[in-house]
Amino acid sequence: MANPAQGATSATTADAPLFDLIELFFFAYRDFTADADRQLEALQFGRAHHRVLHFVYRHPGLTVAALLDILKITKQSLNRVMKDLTDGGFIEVRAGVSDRRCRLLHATAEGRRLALDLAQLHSERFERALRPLPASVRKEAVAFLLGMIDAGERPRVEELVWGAPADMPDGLPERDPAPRRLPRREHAA
Amino acid sequence: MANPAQGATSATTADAPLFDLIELFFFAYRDFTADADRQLEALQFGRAHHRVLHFVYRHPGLTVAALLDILKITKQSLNRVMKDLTDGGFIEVRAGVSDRRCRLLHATAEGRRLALDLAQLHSERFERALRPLPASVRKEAVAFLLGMIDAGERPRVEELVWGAPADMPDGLPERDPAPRRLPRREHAA
DNA sequence: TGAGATATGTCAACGATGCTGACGTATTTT
DNA sequence: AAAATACGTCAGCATCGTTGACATATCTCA
Repeated sequence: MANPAQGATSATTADAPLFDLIELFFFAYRDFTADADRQLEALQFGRAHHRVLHFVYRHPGLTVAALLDILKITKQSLNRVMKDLTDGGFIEVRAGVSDRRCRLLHATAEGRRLALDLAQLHSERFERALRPLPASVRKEAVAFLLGMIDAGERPRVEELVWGAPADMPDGLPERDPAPRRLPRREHAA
Repeated sequence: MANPAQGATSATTADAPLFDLIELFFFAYRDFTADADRQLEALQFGRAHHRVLHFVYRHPGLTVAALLDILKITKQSLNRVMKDLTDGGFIEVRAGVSDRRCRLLHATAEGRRLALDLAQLHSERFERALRPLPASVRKEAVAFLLGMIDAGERPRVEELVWGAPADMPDGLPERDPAPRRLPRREHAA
């Protein structure tokens, strides 16, 4: 009886912590992020750069406020990495059309290449994980991960992931996309 | 062609990045860790403290070297948080028996209470995520997460999670062999 | 038109948690 | 006795999060 979780309370296994899931989630996420980290290192970028580039890539024309809301960081934190990304030619900032105060963020061709590269690295890990499992597990993994997200956040995430398709004009004229209806924040947070 | 992953080449969806899994994994892990973060904040502890306490709790008698190997951090990083945990009375350090150079780490009663508390917080999130899904998904989630871990690391993780309670060089069960504190030296901060 | 809200940028400082390098100390092994 | 091992510690650095204060451009509304 080496498990310290037992013995503290009545020894029913009903409330025994799910140590396996807890620990596997930790190790899985660590290895998952390590893939991109290695690639980013060469560019002197960190994980924060990757997150910014990824969501800008996925949602061309994203505003700064919307991006902050996705990442849940402060504008000061964002600006530090955003400067690297714009200086490096990975992200381009355009003035808003209907509201010129807004900066509309776009990944450049180079930015799109990098973002796609990293996304494929991550995808390969998912594919390797899912390959030996029944095909149904892919959908179940999606449902499981979605369930792990705060219930209040779920609708927002669902729209981010499936609702706002990244219709990026890879070779199309670079026009200002119609104003995205991502978070239309009414009151300050 | 709305999907940026499809370039000018074959329009099969075979190599389209798994954006949904990538993003859900990111958001799920963020919310997962936030649970414990809130609780830890009151104690002025961070995520790093939690990780150390957790694995010491799970593997009583763990040595410093073994813990470093689990967490894959340096001893300097570890020591910073370890000091907080020992000073706070959450972790106890005993001298090795067969090899007195080794420090055997143990969670104190208070440390065990905290570790268990946090593990249950995390478990509740897993349970909420799994409750609406078929019971089989729990096993599939384990398989999926295990598959996400570097193949080379997998045996090690499996043993950590399900295997021997601790790889104690001294090979002793977790009896309390009289809290032999180490010969402390010089200054006590 | 002018006041105020809003979107963003920026400077400065701090905190948590990784890292490397160098060195000290206790203990075991050879 | 020398070398290897396990661990601790000091000093400094990097990333990336935070708060607070303030500047600037632009939009909205009375």
